[in-house]
Amino acid sequence: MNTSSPIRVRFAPSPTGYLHIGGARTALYNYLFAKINGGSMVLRIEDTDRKRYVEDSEKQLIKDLKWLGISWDEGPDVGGKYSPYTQSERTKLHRNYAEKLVSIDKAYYCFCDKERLQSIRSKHKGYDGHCRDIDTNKALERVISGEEHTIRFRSPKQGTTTVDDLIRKNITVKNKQMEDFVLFKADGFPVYHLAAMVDDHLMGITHVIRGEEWLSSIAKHALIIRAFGWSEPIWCHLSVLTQPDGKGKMSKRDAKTKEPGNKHSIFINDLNNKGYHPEAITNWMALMGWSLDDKQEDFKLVDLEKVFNLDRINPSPAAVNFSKLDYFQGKHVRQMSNSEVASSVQPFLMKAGIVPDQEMLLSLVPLIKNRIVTFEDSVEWLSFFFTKEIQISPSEFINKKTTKEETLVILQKVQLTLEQLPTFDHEGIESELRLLAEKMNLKLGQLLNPVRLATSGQKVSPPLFETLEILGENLVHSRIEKAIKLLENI
RNA sequence: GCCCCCAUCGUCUAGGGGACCAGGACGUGGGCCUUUCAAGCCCAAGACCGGAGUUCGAAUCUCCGUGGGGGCACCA
Repeated sequence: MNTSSPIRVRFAPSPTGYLHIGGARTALYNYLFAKINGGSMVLRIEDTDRKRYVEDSEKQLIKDLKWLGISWDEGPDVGGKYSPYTQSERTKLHRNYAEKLVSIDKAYYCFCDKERLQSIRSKHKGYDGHCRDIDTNKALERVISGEEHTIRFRSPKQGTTTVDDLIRKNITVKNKQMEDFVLFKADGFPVYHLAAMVDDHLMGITHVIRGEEWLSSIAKHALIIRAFGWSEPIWCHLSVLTQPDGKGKMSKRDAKTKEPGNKHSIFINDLNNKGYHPEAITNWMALMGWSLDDKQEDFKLVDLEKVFNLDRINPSPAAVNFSKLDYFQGKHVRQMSNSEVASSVQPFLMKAGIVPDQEMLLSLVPLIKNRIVTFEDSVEWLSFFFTKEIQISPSEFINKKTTKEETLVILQKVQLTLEQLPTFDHEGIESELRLLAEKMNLKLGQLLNPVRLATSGQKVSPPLFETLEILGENLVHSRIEKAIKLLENI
């Protein structure tokens, strides 16, 4: 390829489903490579398979990529000088190029129907070459007369084809392995192999960074390019992402097995809906198959744009590790400002039917900031602040360490202490309750646990003194009162 | 079955012939801190797939096994 030309890469998904971490990571690497080299990124939609087309997937795909922070310079939504970027709008071009291959004898028309292909499949490894030697003029006549046909590539029957991959060095395939594969389908659409190569060439793509699933057809692609006499792009095949246990390709089925409470999913949109931050996801994805060194693991997208490098991509498959996503997510939340967290958390509270007061929410954020992983987690930490009635089962107050009577005494004394406070703030609450625990000869925890339960309805809550202050004098009093009555009536 | 790719702690990885009785991160176990839960800090356990070469010397290079993965469509 011509190294003096500006770097151009492309992300070319097919709209057959929603964006998952495999595709997103490929898009990310393309994006980063373009960025660091001052090159251009192209988004091309490869929709030549009409059967698997999913209506809203293109729209969703664009939305998901943008949410992640990945942008492109040319694409169906923004246009560009190599327009159109939707492959189905380029079929005429593809047809012309396929016919050009026929005219130089690198391809031929094939009239075999599905039934015949089906019947030879068991006997032959691939296509048996039935139409390979039909006289060109006769074939053309049949095509003109409207006979249904495909166009097949005339693969060399001997020798080898060697292709250079940036991270895997030379890959050599025996040509006799390659059947005369279809370039152009009978339905009037090109096959990926043809369409992608033609478009890559026409769009001036210099580096093809794509998934390992394409590695096995790389020789076909090289052969097509060489048949046209074009220069090859630099190939870079990324390894597949495997299931968390390392067994088998990560698949959509894994996403379906997710239980209701499971926040993990391979789909970007799900991760968004569950309250993950895009920066945590890009950091996580970048490290699946790439690393800078043995020192730095925390990367914002802008950092990656400065240090990403194709040479440091690891060719071996990577298992998806969701606990590391959670780690990056938690870390990211802690780095955010309180107001940023507040506004990130807000939509999830709203979804749970909570309309928080802004000032109150802002004061709650520091209490949960290092306790939540996803933004959605905030709901279970905070809902008791906003619901009027909390449900408590009296049995929860009694445990091995504390009897019903002891609990009652604690609650009553705490109630009394709080009533006498000059101002209901956490400093005052803390010093008085610490004093009370000392006087009652109790550990702080023993004193506080029943209060926590009575006021939050939960055994686990944000730090209690601050919680009580924000809950407010009235609510605290009434909840403790209610708990006392509950206990008395057992 | 055929073709192709890959191989370091459970997982992601550093490593490019001596700097490696193999370093970091997540996770796990333990401890500290502590009002619960977290966060934070500290400590620990934990890997070069096997066998032949090459070499004074191999996690690193070569070959053969083995294991894992991907692909074999008028899908992408």
